[in-house]
Amino acid sequence: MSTSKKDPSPDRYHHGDLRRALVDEALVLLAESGDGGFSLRELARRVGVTANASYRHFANKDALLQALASEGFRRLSAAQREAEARAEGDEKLLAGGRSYIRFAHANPALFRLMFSVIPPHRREDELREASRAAFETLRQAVSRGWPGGEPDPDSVTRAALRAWALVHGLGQLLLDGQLDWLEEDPLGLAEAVLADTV
Amino acid sequence: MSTSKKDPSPDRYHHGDLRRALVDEALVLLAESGDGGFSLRELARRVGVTANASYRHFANKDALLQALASEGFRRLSAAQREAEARAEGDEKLLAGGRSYIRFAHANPALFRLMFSVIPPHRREDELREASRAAFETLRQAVSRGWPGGEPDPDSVTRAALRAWALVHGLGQLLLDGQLDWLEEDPLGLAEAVLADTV
DNA sequence: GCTTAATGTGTATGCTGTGAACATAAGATA
DNA sequence: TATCTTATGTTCACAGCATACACATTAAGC
Repeated sequence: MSTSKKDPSPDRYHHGDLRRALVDEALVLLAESGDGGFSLRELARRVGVTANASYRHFANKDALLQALASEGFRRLSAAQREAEARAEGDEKLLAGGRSYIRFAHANPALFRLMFSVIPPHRREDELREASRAAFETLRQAVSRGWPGGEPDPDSVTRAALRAWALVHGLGQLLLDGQLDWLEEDPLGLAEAVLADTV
Repeated sequence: MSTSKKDPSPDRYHHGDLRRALVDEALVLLAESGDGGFSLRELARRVGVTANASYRHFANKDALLQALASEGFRRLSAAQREAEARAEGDEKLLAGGRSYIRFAHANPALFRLMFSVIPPHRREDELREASRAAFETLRQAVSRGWPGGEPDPDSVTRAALRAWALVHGLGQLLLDGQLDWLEEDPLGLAEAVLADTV
């Protein structure tokens, strides 16, 4: 029973589910050390495994980062959908935008990894799909809030882009600490600017 | 005459103006290799000097990066002021925003260095002053375009922040390649969204 | 011309990502 | 149950990185 896959004893040669353990711990390490101080060796040390063990599960460091970024996009989309579901009518889009900014604020290194570290042209399938789905979430939110009549797809895309640029800019300024010297509560400031605009 | 400071012969022990040479070449190297592939050793190799020589002019890699970021903020401010000077009346603010986006597009690694690599709380004096001056440039542009009457300083700051978030978001999405799959001309798209909004 | 400070070099350390050969465990087949 | 195969970790090795320390060379001031 103690050899179940869910409960690996600490001193076995085979880990049990190293891939999952690597991803989980990597998210923690990333949050702690920022995307600069993140190293495969430190990750392996924490998981209690040799530096090269991860190469059985990820082709290289970049592949692991792609897995993390994919997970990030899934969580971001989920947070947006939940926020929109909780809000009423006209407030839905604003609530979605707020959740975007809060996600950036709560997961700075992951956010940077998702958008800046791996350029879209180097995204592999899983990440490509996860990021596409995230944009689709945004587009649908904009589409649902469209004032009267059947929206033209191009107009929706353009409006979604505008909304994205605003929340992305606020999120980026926030996590880069660019709002810290302006007010006591940078997150509140970012949300206030968002509310002003929408 | 050939020993003038402006014209160092190639085989001297003392370089002449290594600090300047390092900064100049670093901007080139940064543009070529992105802020990931940037190394002090490669820089030293290019300048034709030992890896450690740069430590006589910069305490460490970070100090060199701060000098680069400072230069970036000065260039960004200058570009904005020139763009605004060339435009007429109501077009001034839009022109300034456009120049911001173009700067990001033309100098992706430098832009990232300026805003994301060195968080504000770790900025040293030169960089702190350069970035402060850059925001002031933006604030003044917004203030000048204020519709009628004496503007309230807080309102100006808030509006400047909104404008900043928009152009910063567009610039960031642009240089991260997030707009590449939407249209043929990402820069044009970013500028169009900006023009729609302002 | 000698002293002193500024500036570049040489050598070394410990970190990183990653390739290649090997060891061990788990599962299938017989 | 005994053997073969495949998946998964380990060991050893290497090159590149930032950077500390001791040293060499040059320029500047007296």
